[in-house]
Amino acid sequence: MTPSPRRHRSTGRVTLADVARAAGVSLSTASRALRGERAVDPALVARVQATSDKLGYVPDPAARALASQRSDHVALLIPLLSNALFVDLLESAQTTLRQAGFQTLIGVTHYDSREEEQWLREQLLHRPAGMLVTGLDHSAATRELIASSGVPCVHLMELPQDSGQAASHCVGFRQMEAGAALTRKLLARGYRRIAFAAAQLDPRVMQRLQGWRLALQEAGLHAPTLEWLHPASSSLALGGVMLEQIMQQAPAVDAIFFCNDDLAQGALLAALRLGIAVPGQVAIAGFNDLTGSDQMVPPLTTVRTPRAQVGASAAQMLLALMRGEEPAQPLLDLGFEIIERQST
Amino acid sequence: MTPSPRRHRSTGRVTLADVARAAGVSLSTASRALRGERAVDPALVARVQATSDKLGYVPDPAARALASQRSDHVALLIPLLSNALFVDLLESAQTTLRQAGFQTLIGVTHYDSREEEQWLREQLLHRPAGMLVTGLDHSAATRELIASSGVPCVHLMELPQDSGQAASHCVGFRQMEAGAALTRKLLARGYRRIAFAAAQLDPRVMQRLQGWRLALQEAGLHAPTLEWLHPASSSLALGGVMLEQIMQQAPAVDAIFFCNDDLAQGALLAALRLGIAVPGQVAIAGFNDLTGSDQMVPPLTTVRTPRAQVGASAAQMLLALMRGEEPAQPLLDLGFEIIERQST
DNA sequence: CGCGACTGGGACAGCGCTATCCTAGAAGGC
DNA sequence: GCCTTCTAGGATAGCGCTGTCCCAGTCGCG
Repeated sequence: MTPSPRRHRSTGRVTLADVARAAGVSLSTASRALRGERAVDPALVARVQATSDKLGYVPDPAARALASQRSDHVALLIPLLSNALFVDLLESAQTTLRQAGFQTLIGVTHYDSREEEQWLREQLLHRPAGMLVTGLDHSAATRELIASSGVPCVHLMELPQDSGQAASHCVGFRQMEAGAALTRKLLARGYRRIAFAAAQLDPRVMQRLQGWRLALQEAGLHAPTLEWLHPASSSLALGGVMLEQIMQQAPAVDAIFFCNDDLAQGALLAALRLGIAVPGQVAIAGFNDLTGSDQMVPPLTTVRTPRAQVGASAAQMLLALMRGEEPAQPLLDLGFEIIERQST
Repeated sequence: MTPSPRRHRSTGRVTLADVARAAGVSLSTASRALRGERAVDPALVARVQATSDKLGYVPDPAARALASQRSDHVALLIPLLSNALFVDLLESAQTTLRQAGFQTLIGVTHYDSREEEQWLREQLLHRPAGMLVTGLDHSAATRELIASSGVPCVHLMELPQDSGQAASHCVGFRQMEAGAALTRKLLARGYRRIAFAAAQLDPRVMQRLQGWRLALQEAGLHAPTLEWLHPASSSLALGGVMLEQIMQQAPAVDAIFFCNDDLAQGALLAALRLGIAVPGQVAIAGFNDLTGSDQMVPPLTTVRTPRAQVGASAAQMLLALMRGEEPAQPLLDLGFEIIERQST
């Protein structure tokens, strides 16, 4: 029982060669049979499949990536995880991709274009089979990286506004229209001095701002002094601060459209603390319908955004692209829904 | 200008062979120089480095993984992303790992041991260099997978309670002590009928329950009827429901220790709606000190848990393990802090 | 000064798979 | 019926690295 010299390493793993040998076919045929590549005799396919199952064969992603120059990774870039919006997006996209056998590589960009670019570079090293990227606004370098990589890419949460943004594949909804629609609801309820309060100021927030402006201009009620834009990142605390500020400096305001639910929830809590009656003294509306918005006192009027569907549909679209197909609808608008509760 | 036959594929990528050739050394030397493996003449190292930088060489992760049977991936398993606790954990761990050149593979297990096992299998295919796993309670199959894989592993958020849980590397804090400490604070404030309200019922919640029991038993104030355990997952809404239920069925309760801030926040909001005075009629405390707990009305008394530090320290410990070192403190207790606010 | 231990560089065979080329046989066209 | 397509399987050369073996030169020590 002398141990064999075994000059080279060998893993316990069942390889494709093992399957081919056991099934009595060549390596090529085994590979083709399992991948459904080219035409293979159905009887052989069945035999190889059965052998593979019996031996418990699992392909090695690294070997596959090396040989085919294409991995089973999908890169996903999102701005934040502290916002439940993106968590929902991520979870639904990952679930869909995972079922199709893909591993998700998540990069959190913190709304920073340099970080986004850095992540992209790192992820492209892994030769991802596809990528999902939040938003349409990217640095020139990022756009160039995406384009020259040749990796299929779907953009999330936005749709191109004009022909300038030539993003070919998007899943989202019209942020501007959503902003306008909510504003019109407020107008219909009789509010006349509707402020817009925003933080973070990412492109999607700015589009909602545009929608709000549009609706107020239509009604002849727009005024620059109604815009309260704060560059810091959103938080409950900031929402409270902004409410206090607005009520102090512009007491005539009768409604505030906060650009997201975080701020709006913070404002509602601050209103309780400060003894500001909502909606009596001022109405408050948010955006996204995050968890908890229905639990507020009073419950928050907001816009429900289809983030889970965006994640799932975008993943579906990407899967089609990765198969080499062209999706039926390269620009998919999933709409939004206005949820009127007691805060307005 | 006849195109060369070029029978085989070739990527535009700069390979290690290119670097070696340009630097005038062998492939082996180039590889060793760049990785700092074995002893290499410092002058050569410098030359290879310079050449590598000049050519913009970047190692191919797939080739490296295939040859070395070890990738630059680190698997991270967490129960949920909808809980901000785990998001903080994830972000800090990922940041640390990324700086060291590792890619994080995130798996969300939804507190389901089958899902956890499934994720582990998928991630092990990628031959991760290390893994971070939430908690110490795992199915036998999962423990076996971890052990037999030989991949370094650090457990998060808990420390072994007894010698039965022979997890060798953990970063966390003593959940039971935290539960007991908060309960003792409530006792010190004069509360006598302190209920414990929990959902999700994961192992860490159960440890907090133990701590609460211990503290009440010490004071001779424990009663089984004070335990309100709900198997559903935590949410603001459920917190409200539980508050209502407790106040209705056990009006003598003068304080409620909710097992997490989600429930507690929901309870505070419900109290506002129902006209229950907090802390006048009943005191409310939570656990984790999530964002928003300080914004509640009244602000929530809770336990601040060091989740970001847990993520960072666990990543550091894992990095050491992956380098083949043994960490100074294989069981790292990062403690906790009780934050007393106006809800008690 | 002779011989073993050590040091640092090179050669080279894979890691497990895919893509390309090749070829025998079947099918089709005039 | 002969030659040309087409079809489906096999052979094989890598993909870009790393791990192992090997060897020349150097050093140390009795």
